[in-house]
Amino acid sequence: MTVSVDILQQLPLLKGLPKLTLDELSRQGDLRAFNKREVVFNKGSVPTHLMFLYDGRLQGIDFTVDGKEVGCFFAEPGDFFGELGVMDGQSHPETVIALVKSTVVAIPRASIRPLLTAMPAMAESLTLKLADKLRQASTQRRILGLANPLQKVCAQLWTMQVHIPTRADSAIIPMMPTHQELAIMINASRETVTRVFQLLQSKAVVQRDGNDLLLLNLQMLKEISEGTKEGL
Amino acid sequence: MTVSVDILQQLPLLKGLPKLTLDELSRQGDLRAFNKREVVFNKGSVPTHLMFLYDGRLQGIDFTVDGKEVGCFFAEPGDFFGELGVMDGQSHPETVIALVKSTVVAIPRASIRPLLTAMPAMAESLTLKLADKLRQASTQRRILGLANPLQKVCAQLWTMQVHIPTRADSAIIPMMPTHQELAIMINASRETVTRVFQLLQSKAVVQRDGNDLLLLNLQMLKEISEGTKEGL
DNA sequence: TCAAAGATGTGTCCGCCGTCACACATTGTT
DNA sequence: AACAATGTGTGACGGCGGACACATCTTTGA
Repeated sequence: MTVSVDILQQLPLLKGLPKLTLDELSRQGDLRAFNKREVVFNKGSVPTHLMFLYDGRLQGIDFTVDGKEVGCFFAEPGDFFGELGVMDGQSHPETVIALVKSTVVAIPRASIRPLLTAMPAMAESLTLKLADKLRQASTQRRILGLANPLQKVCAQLWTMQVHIPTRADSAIIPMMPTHQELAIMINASRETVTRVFQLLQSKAVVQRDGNDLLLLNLQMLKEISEGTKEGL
Repeated sequence: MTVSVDILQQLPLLKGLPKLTLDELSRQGDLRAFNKREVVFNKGSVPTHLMFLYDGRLQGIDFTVDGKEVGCFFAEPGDFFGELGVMDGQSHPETVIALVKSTVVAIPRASIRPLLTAMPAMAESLTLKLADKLRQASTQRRILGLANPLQKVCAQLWTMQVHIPTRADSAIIPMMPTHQELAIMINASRETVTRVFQLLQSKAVVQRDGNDLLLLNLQMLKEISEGTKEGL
């Protein structure tokens, strides 16, 4: 039922808080472990905690009534969610699922609220994060609007890249999601994603490396996602 | 170069501000008129003002590099935009266009920032609005993920309805956007939207009324958007 | 009042991608 | 080692919606 202060300090949103506050949060928060494919949070209910992903990878999914699922976001360590419920007490619009074994830090709404009024810096920080989430939503929407799956996949990969210091024109995507999970994000079928990957691999744009995906040619990846580079 | 205090008081975000502050904002803000199809704000640049729609209707559009446009939101009177730039000084992700003759209240970033720190209530209010925008983004994303255009159109209409006190099962959409504008929002072609409307009118689900659209059968509208009601 | 621009209606055609079906590869589990 | 469970690769087919091409109908503006 407690989280170590050490862990709390690794979360960007809480980083700047004074030691005393962190001690307090450390007692009120808890650490939760989720297995692959386990539901972290269910769409529709009101979050009682602000939740931070500490380790692993999560996916936000919006299920429609007729069973279809639309991907919303991938969460990386340090990202948080449940903030909508904490802010306005309304329900959370999407279900969150663990893509891999993940650990989540949960801090009760009641512990967060007072901080926001007492510490303007934290309120500001939260607002900045919300602005960032709005930008991400905007990006994701643009991807959904792209014409063909090839563009969609490339645009999605582009948003997930992690830079490698050593090489300028390549990057990596750690803990690469499965084709199915990617397909949900870009609103395409699993088979289509597979076919796109076959193409990208044959052109040496990407390359699998165990659980990671190597992006060998960022330049081309970008051009494809933008609709330039028509020659496949 | 000034806006009447009266107008400022009609904007939800500024409603609660003290008279003195409003007087100040009244002097620093300005009122801008836009004609149909005129660009209110260009994607990519950093907004210098927080902008409120006072009258008319705006559409946020995200242009992709290859010329395609994806709709992001419709703005109603009272809505604001440019908040991302005001918050974090980064560029705005979408272009905003006036769908009809519109008037916009623009208040310089420099006048807004101090208010946010000085008046916690306003900061809180802004954060709530951001949370609301995140919800809207989530809704829009779900619409884009729907299977067929019929569902998409119905879901989109559902989000735009304005309730009529007198009748329970009907509603209205004032200043109905054109088929083309709707098509951009749901990522479909203009012709497809036209065909869907023909169908909906023949089933007496909707009906044109000058610039407005009457939603005659909310129940069915909802069922169609959810994928139930398969019998067309 | 008349023309021009804009919005809507409708038919035809073609290509893309979703669906289904199944093979194969890679795990981890007893 | 045998097996399930899960992820990936690939062909065939059919339908839906985008593109194009016009025909109205409506609004706007000189």
